[in-house]
Amino acid sequence: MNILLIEDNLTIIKGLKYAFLKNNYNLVSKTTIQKAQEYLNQNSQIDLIILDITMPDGNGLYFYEDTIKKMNIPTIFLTAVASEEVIVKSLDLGAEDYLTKPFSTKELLVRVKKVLMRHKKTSIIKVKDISFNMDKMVIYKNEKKLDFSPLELKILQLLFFNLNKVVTRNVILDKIWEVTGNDVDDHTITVYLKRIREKLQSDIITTIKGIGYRIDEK
Amino acid sequence: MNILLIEDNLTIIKGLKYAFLKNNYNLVSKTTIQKAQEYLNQNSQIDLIILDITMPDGNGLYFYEDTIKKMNIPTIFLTAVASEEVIVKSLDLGAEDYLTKPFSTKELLVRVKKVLMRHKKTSIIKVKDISFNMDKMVIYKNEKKLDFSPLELKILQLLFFNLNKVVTRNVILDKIWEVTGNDVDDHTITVYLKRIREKLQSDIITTIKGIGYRIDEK
DNA sequence: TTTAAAAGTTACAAATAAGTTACATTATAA
DNA sequence: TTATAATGTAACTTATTTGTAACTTTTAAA
Repeated sequence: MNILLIEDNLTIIKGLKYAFLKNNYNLVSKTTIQKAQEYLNQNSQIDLIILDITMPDGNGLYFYEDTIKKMNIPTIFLTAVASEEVIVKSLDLGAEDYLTKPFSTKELLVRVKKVLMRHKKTSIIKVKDISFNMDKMVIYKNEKKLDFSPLELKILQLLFFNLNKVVTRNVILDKIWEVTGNDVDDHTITVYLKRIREKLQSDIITTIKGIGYRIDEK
Repeated sequence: MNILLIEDNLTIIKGLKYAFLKNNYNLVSKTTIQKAQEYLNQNSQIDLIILDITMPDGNGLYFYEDTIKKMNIPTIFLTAVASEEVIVKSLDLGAEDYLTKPFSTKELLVRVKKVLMRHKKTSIIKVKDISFNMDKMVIYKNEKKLDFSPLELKILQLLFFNLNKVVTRNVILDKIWEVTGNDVDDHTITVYLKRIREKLQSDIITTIKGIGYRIDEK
């Protein structure tokens, strides 16, 4: 389980690193919102965020609202801000839990465990700056929605479902055009890939000549 | 929504009764574990319990473990007991949340709402200016009731139950027209969506071309 | 290095899905 | 009964999507 701790207090970071390590969590900490933002852009598999509100370069609540919420990552607020208004607002916005400092590490751990249990399945696949929300059937580039045509989306879905695996041109022909009933030229795939890549503006799709295409994690 | 408050402090009872009533919850309070036990035996439809630990005739935590947990009713502990050990134990046992006294009523309310939502027991879903009361099966636009035909309502219900998720045209066909027994043209869905949108006068329904429709929160 | 095949581009006409409107049929209520 | 609403279909409109052809570039093997 990968947990991202966004927090600037070094004592807390040190304590939590130790406690989470002992509980077999992989805890990564970032001391500014900007660093957290960069980390989120590069890493797809983050299962939970522990977030402080008072950060040196901004307000964690706004960061949650603008970025984290859209990425759909469960978040526990851990902060000295104890105002009823902020607590209610955070929880209402979508925070999974809200703990005020000073806090008990054991309590945080058990609350983390509960949140992770509630969210055991994730429907979002992230590769580089592109994320694919399977529930919504929407693809985002840095939180910005991209538009695809039905068949483009189906091809992308196929590639995302087979992450790190080659999807052969034949499989694409079968799975996509078997449904439409159309008997389609092999070149059509090439054209679709061109269109998809153009819209993605991101080279996440690798061509394997003579075989097919593949999307790699990281 | 039926909530059972197990608590002996009359000031708290009075305050919560008022606050919960204002939020359209039906709050029943019992001042002893024995009375709570009797009430639970007689009433089936209890959606959530708010539980104090220090009760005149026993320990709420034991009561939770022995009775409530077995009945599978979501429970929020609300108690003066602030020991780390008890908090962790309660949450570990299965408590949905744990608040220590003194507490903020608004925070309790928002946590109650979250618990009910997790357990799909929330009866009112609000999206933009449209709210859907599942108990009453009524849809409001800014407190004003909108009228829908039976099938229109079923489609809307399907979309609201799958908030943030695409409902495919096939699923709509299956779930709506499988029941009526009618074998219906795919275009019929389109027409229904047009009618629903016209009545809503609010663009909460997103079309995902080639796939289906979706309602997003916020 | 040459070459042939595969994949990438570009542009365009045909096809289609969804939106829209109107209407006929079937229930339901007064 | 009549009147009212609900349902399903058909015909039409629209913008988008789709598939192909012709051409260019890249790749890998000879």
